[in-house]
Amino acid sequence: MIIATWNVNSLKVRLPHLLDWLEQRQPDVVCLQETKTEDANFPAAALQSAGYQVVFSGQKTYNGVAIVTRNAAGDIQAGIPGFVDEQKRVLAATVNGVRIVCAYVPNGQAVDSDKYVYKLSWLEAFERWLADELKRHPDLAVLGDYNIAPADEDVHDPKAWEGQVLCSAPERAAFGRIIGLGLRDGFRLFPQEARSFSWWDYRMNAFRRKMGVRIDHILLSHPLAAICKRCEIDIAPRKLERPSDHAPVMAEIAR
DNA sequence: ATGGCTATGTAGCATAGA
Repeated sequence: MIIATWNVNSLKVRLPHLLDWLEQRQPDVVCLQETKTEDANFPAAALQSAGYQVVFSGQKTYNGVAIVTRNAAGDIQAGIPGFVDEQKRVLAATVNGVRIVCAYVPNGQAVDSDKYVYKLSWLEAFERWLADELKRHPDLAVLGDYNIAPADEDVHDPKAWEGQVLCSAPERAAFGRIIGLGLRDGFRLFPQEARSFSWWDYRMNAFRRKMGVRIDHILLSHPLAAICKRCEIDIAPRKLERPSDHAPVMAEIAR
């Protein structure tokens, strides 16, 4: 099965791109972030016509997550249990016996902001919950926009980004603790090209100049990592007219 | 050093993204 994650930066605007991409790539599971769509307006019919089922947890203007699946999704959980949060950032479901977590980690804005404090506390709650999920579901995949570049090789200009939000030591430590629960970074299971990124600023021709960061990830529990066949970032949609600033990341697991 | 784009809500900009 092919699983994927894509921060679409408005599902309303990106729906044509998503539908084309589903047809071309034929993924079995796609986790979406930044749908920016209230549940009442979710484009369920269009996705169902394309042969997919949908679960979603959205809100107006900001955030919003969804899981798009070929087969039925069960045991659906929205939000982190026990963590009160107005912002719709987490959705989990079980598909083909694989536990799928779709996450939109807070951006944090800047290391001296209240949003950064929120980001770190959010990550703490997320980690606690994932530890629990991992106990319940040995076959666990945690996909999403982590808003963390795990290492300097994931940043086009590590010097310029040093200590900045997405790269700061506390964020990387939080990412490391999540990995330490028993997960692998799917992308790094395989040799990859240098300067592989999943997000590029809309400004300054950043995409063309390969000025990006790798912040969208597919983390796999060890049993899933052992049967992962490939993991790649598909930069094709980033080249389209009116693209999302994020590219989709996809992994194939032998299931 | 600064601003550079895009999307949303809502009607001329403010907020947020990363």
